[in-house]
Amino acid sequence: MDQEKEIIQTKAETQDEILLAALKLFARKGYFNTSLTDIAEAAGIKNSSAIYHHFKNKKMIASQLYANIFDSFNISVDDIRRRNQKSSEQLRGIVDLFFKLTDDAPDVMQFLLILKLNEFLPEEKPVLETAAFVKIIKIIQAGIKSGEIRNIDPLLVNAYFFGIINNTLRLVLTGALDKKADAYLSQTWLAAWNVIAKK
Amino acid sequence: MDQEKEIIQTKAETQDEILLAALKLFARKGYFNTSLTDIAEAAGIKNSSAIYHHFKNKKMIASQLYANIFDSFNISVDDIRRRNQKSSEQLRGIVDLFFKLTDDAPDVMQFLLILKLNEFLPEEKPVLETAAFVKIIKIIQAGIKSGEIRNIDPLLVNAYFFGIINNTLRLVLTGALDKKADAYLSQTWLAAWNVIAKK
DNA sequence: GTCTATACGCCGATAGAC
DNA sequence: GTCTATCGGCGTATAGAC
Repeated sequence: MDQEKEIIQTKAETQDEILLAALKLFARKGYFNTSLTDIAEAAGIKNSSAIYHHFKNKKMIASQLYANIFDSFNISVDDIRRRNQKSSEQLRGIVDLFFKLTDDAPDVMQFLLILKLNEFLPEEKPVLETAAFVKIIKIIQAGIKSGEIRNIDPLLVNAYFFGIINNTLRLVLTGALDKKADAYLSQTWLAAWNVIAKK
Repeated sequence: MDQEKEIIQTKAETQDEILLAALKLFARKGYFNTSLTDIAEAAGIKNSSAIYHHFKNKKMIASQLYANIFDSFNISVDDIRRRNQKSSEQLRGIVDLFFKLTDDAPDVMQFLLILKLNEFLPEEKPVLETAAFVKIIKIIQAGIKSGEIRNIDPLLVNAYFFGIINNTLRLVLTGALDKKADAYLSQTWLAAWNVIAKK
C-alpha cells in the first residue's frame, strides 16, 4: 500500500513537472513556439511520447494550466472578499496579490495577463467571463452602490483601474520597468484608486 | 510604357492585397493560426505559391506590416507634435488617433496593441523602442519639465496614461465594451489625463 | 510509466510550365 | 506573375517493446 501510494504520488509529481515546464515555456516563448519535445526536455523526460500518458494532447496541457490558474485565482478572490468589507479594501487585496504574483510567479502572471489565450484555447471562457473576474465586477458594483466608487459603467471602472495596474505589471514582466513590481505598488495603487474613487 | 506602368501598378496592388489580407487574418486568428494558403485565398489568389513572388517568406509579410504600421504611426506622431505645443494637446492628439483607428481600422489597432509581436517577429524592435513611442516619452518628459505633468518616472506616467487608454480600447476591440470607441473618448481621455496631470 | 520506432499531416517553400 | 506539382521538415500523435 505504501508502494501504491508512492507510485500514485510519483505520477502526480510527473504531471506537475510537465505542467510547470509547459507554463514556463508558454510564458517565455508562447504556445506555438514550444513543442512537446521542448516540454518533455524541460520536464526531465527523454521523449515527448511519455507526455501522452498524462495528457490527451498538447492543448489539454494548456487547458489544465488555464483551469489551475484561474481556479486558484478565484479562490484567492473569495478569500479576499471574506476578509475585507469595503470595496476599496477588496480591490487593494487583489492588487496586492497581482503584484506579489508578478514578483514571485511571473510565469503565472504572464499566463493571466499577457498570453492571448483565445489564440490557442479558443473554446475556453474569455478571461472577463471567468468566475473571479465576474466577482471583481461585483466588487465594483458594490463600491458604486456604497458611494466609494464613481458612478460610471462598472466595465469602464474595471478598464481604467486594471488598465493602470495591468499595464504597469506588463512593463515589469517585460523588463521595461527595471525594479521589482513591489517597488511600484504603493504609488500605482494610489494612481489606480484615485481614478475610480468618488472624490 | 503605359503597359509597363500598368504592370508595375498591378504588382504593387497585389502586394497590398496580400498585406491587407494578412493583416486581417493575423489580427483575427493570430499569426500562427493563419497559413499562407489562408492569406492567398483571402487575397484572391488561387495558390500560395504566387505569394513568394512578392515576399521572401511568411515572416517578411508580417515584418512589412510591422514597418508600414509603425512608420505611419510615427509620421502621425510627428504631425501631431508639429501642430500642437503643449504636452497635453499632443497627448490628446495621439489619443484621438488611437480611438479613431480603433473604429476605422481595428485590425491595425489589434496589430499595434494586442498582438504579441515578439512571438513571431523576435528580431524586430520592441514596441516601446519604436521611434514613435520614444517620441511619446519625450512628450511626457517635456510635460514634466513644463509643469503640466506630475513629476514621476516618465515610464510610469506612460504606463498609467496608456494603461487606461489601451485597456479601454482593448475591451472595445474584443467586444467586451459594446459601443464604438468614440463613445468612450471624452471620459476616457479625462480619466487618463487626470492621472498624470499636475493638480 | 517511459522508452524506441514510426506513422501521418500540415505547411512553408521550391521548380518549372505557361 | 500566376499556375500545377512536389519536396522536405517539423511536430503531433500512435504502436508496441520493456
